[in-house]
Amino acid sequence: MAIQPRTLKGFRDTLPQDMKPRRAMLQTIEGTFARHGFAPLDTPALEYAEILTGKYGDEGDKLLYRFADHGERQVALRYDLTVPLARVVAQHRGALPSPLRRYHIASVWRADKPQRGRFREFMQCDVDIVGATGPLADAEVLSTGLSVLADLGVTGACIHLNHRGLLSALLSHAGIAEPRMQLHALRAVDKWDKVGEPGVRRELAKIDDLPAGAPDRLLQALETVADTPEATLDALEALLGEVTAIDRLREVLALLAAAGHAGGVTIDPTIARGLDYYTGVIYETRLTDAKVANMGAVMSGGRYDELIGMFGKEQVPAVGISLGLDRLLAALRELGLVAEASQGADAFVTVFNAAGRLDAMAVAAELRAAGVATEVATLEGKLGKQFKRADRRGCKVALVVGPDDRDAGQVVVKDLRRGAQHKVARGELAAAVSDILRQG
RNA sequence: GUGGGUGUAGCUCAGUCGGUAGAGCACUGGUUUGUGGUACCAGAAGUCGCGGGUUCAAGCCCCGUCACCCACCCCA
Repeated sequence: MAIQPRTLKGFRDTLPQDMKPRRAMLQTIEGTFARHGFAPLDTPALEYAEILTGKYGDEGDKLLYRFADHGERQVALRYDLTVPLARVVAQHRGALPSPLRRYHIASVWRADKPQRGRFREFMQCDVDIVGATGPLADAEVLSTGLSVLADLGVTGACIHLNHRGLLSALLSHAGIAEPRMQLHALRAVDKWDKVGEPGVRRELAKIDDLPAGAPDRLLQALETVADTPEATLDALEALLGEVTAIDRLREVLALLAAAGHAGGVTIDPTIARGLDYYTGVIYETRLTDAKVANMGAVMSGGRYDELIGMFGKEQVPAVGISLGLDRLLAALRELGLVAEASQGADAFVTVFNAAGRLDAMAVAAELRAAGVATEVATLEGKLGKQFKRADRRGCKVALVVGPDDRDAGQVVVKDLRRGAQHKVARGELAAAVSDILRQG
């Protein structure tokens, strides 16, 4: 009985042709993180379930992959990289610098129902600053995120910036005080970008016992959007009075502008964020192209000053941002912005006949020593077949060492893209091949 | 968890009024054996997701089921 080859729902194989652009993205991201002064950290995929539960809210808890291991321990796959970081900080406080700037690039798992741009296993790229409460840390993290997008060549992206304190002020302004009502109201508000003002109004109408006039006051405030982020904040302040959250947002905007990131950020009071642990600034990044605008956020995060304290006696402030690599890649692919990379080697060494195997291996070794990505024909047979194979997989140069060539101490170097070929002495082989490759 | 859509060759899909299977790409071989891309010829490849029902006859109609996709919810 044959075993049917298949993958779990929401889990995917990444084939070589897809790995190349993915690796390139990862390399860029890691470089940008390092350039912004973040150091790498890694943690286990599996945690004690109690570490993770209760940190993300009810919705999050439902999406945790959890099970009992062989020793009957309750364990869970990490749901994000933030809670594991909080655990690490609480556990290794003495061994870590403060403030801690770490980046973490790793897979996370969520038992979500898969859909477009949503997977059960996906890679997150996080930077966080632990141990600093001020606006500089917020701005550093956001600045790094914006730099990453720029370095990846993502143009149509916008960070929607908000603050939990601003949301609270909005809710009290609207007269919504009871926690359950606040939760529902926030949930309604969060849908703004999808259903618009009428939709949010409809959602608000569903909440029991909402004070009369609350929806109007809330919606009026939410529509306070001016031409510039700064003007939006001014308008909100005029409506709500003095709110420390507004001052904080103003500072962050100024700091980002000083870093050259003035564009790319907007104030959006409808950003709510479902994750429970956020306490200060919060943000989501959306792609502006309509084709992928509904794919959801590609880079989000915020300040979480009370999460680490849940693991110990010490309250440690932190702020971070998380880029969803797989979703971003999927979106860029849909927009046709991912180059279909040729896969594999640049040079292909043919094997003339059984006696020529030794020559092929020797030639390949020379090229590899010179840094040329080289493949030896592992399926022998007619030369024509081998050339065809070399061409199919996008090799740029083919090498032939026939009996005559060997006697003459030469190698045939063929430029597959132009069709030209010539014989070179063995000693000049690497130079000749590099020459062709350099012609692009 | 709720709603919608789709399941036919490795991939993308066509398949009319029900009459038991097709294309393109990919793959293999060939067009006289030291040369690929283009062209031409040939070949291999399908329990039509699975189970049941209606019918002389089902890829097509009906019921069930599973899987995948999309949307809601939530999120990266």
